[in-house]
Amino acid sequence: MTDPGDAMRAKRRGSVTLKDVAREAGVGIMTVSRAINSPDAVSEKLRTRVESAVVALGYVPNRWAGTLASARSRLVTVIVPSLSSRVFGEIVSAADAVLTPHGYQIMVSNTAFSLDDEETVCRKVLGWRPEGIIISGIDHNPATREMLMQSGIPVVEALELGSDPIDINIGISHADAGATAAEHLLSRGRRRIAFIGAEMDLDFRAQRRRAGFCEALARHGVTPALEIHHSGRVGFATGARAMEELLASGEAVDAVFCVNDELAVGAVGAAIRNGRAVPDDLAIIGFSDLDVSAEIVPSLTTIRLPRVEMGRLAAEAVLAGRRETGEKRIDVGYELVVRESS
Amino acid sequence: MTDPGDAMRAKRRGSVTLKDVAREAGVGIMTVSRAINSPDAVSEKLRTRVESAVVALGYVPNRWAGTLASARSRLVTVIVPSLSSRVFGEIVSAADAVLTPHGYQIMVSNTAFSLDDEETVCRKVLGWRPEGIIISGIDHNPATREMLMQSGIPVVEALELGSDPIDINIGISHADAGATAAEHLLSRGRRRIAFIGAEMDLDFRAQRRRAGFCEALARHGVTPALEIHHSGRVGFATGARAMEELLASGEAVDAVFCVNDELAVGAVGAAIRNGRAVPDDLAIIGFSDLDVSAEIVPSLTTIRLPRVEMGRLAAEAVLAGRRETGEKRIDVGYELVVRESS
DNA sequence: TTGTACGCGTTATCAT
DNA sequence: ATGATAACGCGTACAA
Repeated sequence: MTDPGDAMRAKRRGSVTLKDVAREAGVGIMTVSRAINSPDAVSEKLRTRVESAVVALGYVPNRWAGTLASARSRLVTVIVPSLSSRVFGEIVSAADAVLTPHGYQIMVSNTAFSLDDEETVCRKVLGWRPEGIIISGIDHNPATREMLMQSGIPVVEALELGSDPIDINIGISHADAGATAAEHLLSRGRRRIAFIGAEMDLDFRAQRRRAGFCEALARHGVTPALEIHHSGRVGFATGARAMEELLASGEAVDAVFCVNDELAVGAVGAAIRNGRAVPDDLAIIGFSDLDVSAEIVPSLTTIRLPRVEMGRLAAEAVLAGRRETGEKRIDVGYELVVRESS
Repeated sequence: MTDPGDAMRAKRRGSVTLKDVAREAGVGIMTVSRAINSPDAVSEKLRTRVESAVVALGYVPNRWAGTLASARSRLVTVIVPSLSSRVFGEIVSAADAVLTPHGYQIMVSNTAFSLDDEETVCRKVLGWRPEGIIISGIDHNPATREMLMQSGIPVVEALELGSDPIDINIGISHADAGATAAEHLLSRGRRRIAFIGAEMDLDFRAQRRRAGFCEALARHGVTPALEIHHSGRVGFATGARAMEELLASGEAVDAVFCVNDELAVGAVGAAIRNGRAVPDDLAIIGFSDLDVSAEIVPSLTTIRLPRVEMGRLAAEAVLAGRRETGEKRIDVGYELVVRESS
């Protein structure tokens, strides 16, 4: 009475298939498929019959089968250094807002700021046959670059502009941003300028901000009065600890460039706590412009990285699709946001 | 000479398949499959032959085909209200740290704090046939609940404890947390206590914190001196605006419960800016304990939500797998963290 | 408008 | 240890 196929399927998975819906509705499986994917191509009557069968059985189309058959995954992967950071969260969120309405699903993977992990992650991710890849930064292992180039899908390197993009490149010059920070502090009449960073060996963009900062100082005949490369993980607390270290050093310092806003916000707190007047005794500037940076007291001078715009543009570039299309390099620019801390 | 299948495949996708590798290595496809998935079951010699063919061709296994054939997706989906918030980012990150080593991939979807979007997202997500679902909160549309119950996979409702979990439930009582906030302020001798919230209509957990807060006050014969339900989106800036509104109201207030830390941090900033002494004039308490909360001046008293632990436990519950196993409800507890702002 | 047959790339099963 | 073959559930192409 029951055919063996049914039994086996039931064993493998409780899942309702197209065939089940077709039988329930008394139609062929293609009618069901069409009623779902292109409703207009099906007669009113059958469509409603199918729809009620779908509801009755609680049918949910199997994307694995669908993708395999159609060779369209409707998947875009985003590779970021960290899942918990708000900076990357905002980029992913902005990309998602663009892609979801087009029926795409985003899959996020993280590299923990490691090039080797990035390579591993890339290889795994390509197994999902995404229709586009958004990846952070321009520094990759040769094997990673190779894989990405061979993949044949749109690849967007985001966050930083490089000279030799794999495909599409959207970002800013971090060296310039560092230089802008230096010039701002100099323009405020500061000359005893320090640098605070953390995890500098892993974060290439931070390295370039620092380099640009140092070079700009040098052009004005200034050398960093002190550099704190803290061993802690990037975060507010580490910024505070780094500032404490700086103050304890006894070095005469009248300004600090913190390589990102997490460190800078922590540093402002620690400076205030230790009786320094910010900016009078000590000017502080960060990088990225977190939401919180504008609300602390004193509010933080920083350099705004247009994260939402980058996420949006990256997603649109993926949608625009094939490699030959449109601009290969988009400089989204950054903006010096002068607030109370400098 | 070339069979038509090859041409068609090439047209569909530049992708290298198992068959290509098999031909290159001069073995059957099953040998390749085994060499990759269970290397020990293949002779040393063939394994190396296969491995070099894989590298030569740049073969990456197609997960869609693999999953379809094996009925194992190795996919866990996490459904959160927002992708950009650090709170949810940390939960996802913690879950990912547990699942990745086990070969699972996480797929994140967001509901924008809408129950209807949640239903849509759930339906879509089930099409991926994940092996587990981690979903935020305990409030769902009836249809969503039904879907999730029928799915047959482990479902973890995280963040809040409810009385009637779908499957596994990990979180805390938000009403209790709100009550704890109220009791803390009362214990500090405050009686003119205000409340600040935003997007309260969407965030059920926030609603319950407020309810618990009000009830606890009532038990002590106290009524909220003022409630600001700001119309802006939850964020630091909105907290600042809400505090400005509170101060402008002229209402005599000596303490404020902000329904989350974003609002609270913004509120502290605005209070200071407007010349209020925190906590002397005005005590402030938040909820969740963001990283930044400890570093602002004055540091924020808050209630710590163990996000990392929740993410980890949720992932482990999914791994533990089938529904009958283990505890159904885990109260991870919260912790009052008293700092300078109260 | 609706249905049939085949193929998508892999894994499971069973022979060898 | 290795290989041939049948699913897996759906979409494409074409026939009816």
